[in-house]
Amino acid sequence: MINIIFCKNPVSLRDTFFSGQSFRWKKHSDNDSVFVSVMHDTPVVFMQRDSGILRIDSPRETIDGTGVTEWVKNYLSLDIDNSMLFDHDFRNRYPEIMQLVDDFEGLKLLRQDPFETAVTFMCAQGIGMPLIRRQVALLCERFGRPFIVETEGMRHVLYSFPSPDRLAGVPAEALRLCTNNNCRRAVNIRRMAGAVADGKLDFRRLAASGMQIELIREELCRFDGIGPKIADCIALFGLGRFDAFPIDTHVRQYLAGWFGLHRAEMTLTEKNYLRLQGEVRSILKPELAGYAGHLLFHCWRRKVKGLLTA
DNA sequence: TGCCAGGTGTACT
DNA sequence: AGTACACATGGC
Repeated sequence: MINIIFCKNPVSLRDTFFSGQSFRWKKHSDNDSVFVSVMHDTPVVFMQRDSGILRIDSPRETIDGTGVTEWVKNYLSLDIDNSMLFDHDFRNRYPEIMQLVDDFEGLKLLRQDPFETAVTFMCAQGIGMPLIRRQVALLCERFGRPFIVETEGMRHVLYSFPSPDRLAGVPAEALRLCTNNNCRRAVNIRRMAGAVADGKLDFRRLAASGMQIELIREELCRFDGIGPKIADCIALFGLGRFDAFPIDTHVRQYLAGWFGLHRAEMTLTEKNYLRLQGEVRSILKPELAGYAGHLLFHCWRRKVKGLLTA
């Protein structure tokens, strides 16, 4: 089953997946334009003909109950045009930043699965991207379902992301082998997964339109291992809340370095974190602050820090 | 060697 | 309300 999508605006799979969105896609051989994964128990191959044409190869006609084409459009947030992220004011005030950001016209922020997003960012506390990527890969290999993905004469063995009830049933001692040997993290993930499996944590309800971002954060932060930053990451990447603005160590750096926000250099207590978000809302469009922030995040890492490891 | 990496919870003043 | 520290390990 092959679908061709003509994109109105440029899309760069390489930049998008490099930026850590998602941790679940693998490069096909050394080809930068072909990526493979298993999404919602469906093997999927992305091929990029050019920045405006995507070919999607999937053995099934639907992913997650929706048509493949519709799913991809939503997943890649093709409804968001990167040129609308920064207003006239911002462009005038920070022309040198815009010059850097314009190179990432095709970088997309993915609308990912909320449970997968939650687990992934619970694995992302104070450690580097390679270690996060390894944890996610181990979780999938040990507790996901295997799939063979064949494309262009190559075979990949890929794994689905484990379901909530599967992870909830894994003893913490076994789970910690996948969570960087961190026992507390394993326990926290297990508990959160159990709540999702029991319906006590309902991501669909949190994703409903009209939910206040403060309420989403409050519900997520009830779980050990989820603080304001991770809650905002779940909202941004997993619930499609592009107004959510997670502040991590990289974001702090560019808020200080590019925008001169002194508060970004202070210790981030919860109060300080919220205040800093308030200051950001006066610089970036509030309804797309998180999306714009993701571009700045990627840009800062790539162009200023020179980081090449995703 | 020492510091930094997509933080959070707890135990102190 | 603010600060210090443990958690764990790899990369540079």
